[in-house]
Amino acid sequence: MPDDKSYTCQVRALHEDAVEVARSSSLPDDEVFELARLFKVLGDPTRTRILRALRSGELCVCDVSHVLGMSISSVSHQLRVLREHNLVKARRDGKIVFYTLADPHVLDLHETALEHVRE
Amino acid sequence: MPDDKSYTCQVRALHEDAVEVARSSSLPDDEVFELARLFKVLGDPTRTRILRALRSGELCVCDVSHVLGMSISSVSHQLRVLREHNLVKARRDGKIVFYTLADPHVLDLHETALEHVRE
DNA sequence: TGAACATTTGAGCAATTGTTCAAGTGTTAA
DNA sequence: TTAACACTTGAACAATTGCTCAAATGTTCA
Repeated sequence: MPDDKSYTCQVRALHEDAVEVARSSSLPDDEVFELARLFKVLGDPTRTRILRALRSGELCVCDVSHVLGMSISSVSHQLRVLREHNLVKARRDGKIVFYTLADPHVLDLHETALEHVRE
Repeated sequence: MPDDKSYTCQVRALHEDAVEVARSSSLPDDEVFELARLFKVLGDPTRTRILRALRSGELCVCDVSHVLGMSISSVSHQLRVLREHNLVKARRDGKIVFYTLADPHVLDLHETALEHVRE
């Protein structure tokens, strides 16, 4: 971020008190990143559909693949992303790996977001 | 999606009834996309910080730039994304453009997500 | 053991993203 | 009209993403 005229406006801050209020009420950096990180994981249609599918109970990878109509491989890749962000849990039973929602509470975000999306 | 062995598991569906339940309770495609689209917009730290900053009231682009410590240009680019997704509104007053939250209700998503992030 | 099968993984690729830089708008006031 | 300034925009770029394909794991059972 260059420190010249192109970077900021000429005044120190156009509305200094508003800036100060905004700055002082801002979230800590790590919380901002965690927040954005969570939303980013939720922000993909395939992962959204996987989470919706798991709402009704545990499914194996093959099941999820059938529900979504997508390849096993891509489903497995996305399940990994969801697992790494602690949104789903895996449990192996023989050859089969079952996935469940790690915390169904996360779907509250879907409900709230759906209200917004539906106007 | 190739229709051979590599694509699906051998059985028609590993757990047919579970698959059927999941499939029948799934969201319409357009809602899935809208949902993911909203989360995607929320899923960037810069945009998260902009929305947080606007919580305390309207700010001009220069103000936001000061609060975030980022260039006017990148802030303007991100404000455009937020505007295009109806998360913020712009109002011009002379040379200055003021931004506000289009619907503060969206920040409910931040609250719920923060609860999850904070364990 | 070895074959079968559910799943994972890694490389490769096109598409998308967020930033910077430079040039362009739109508005005010001299 | 012109200069100054707040902001927007477009091109360029590296970085990230989500998919496919092929190969590798891990598990069961003959």
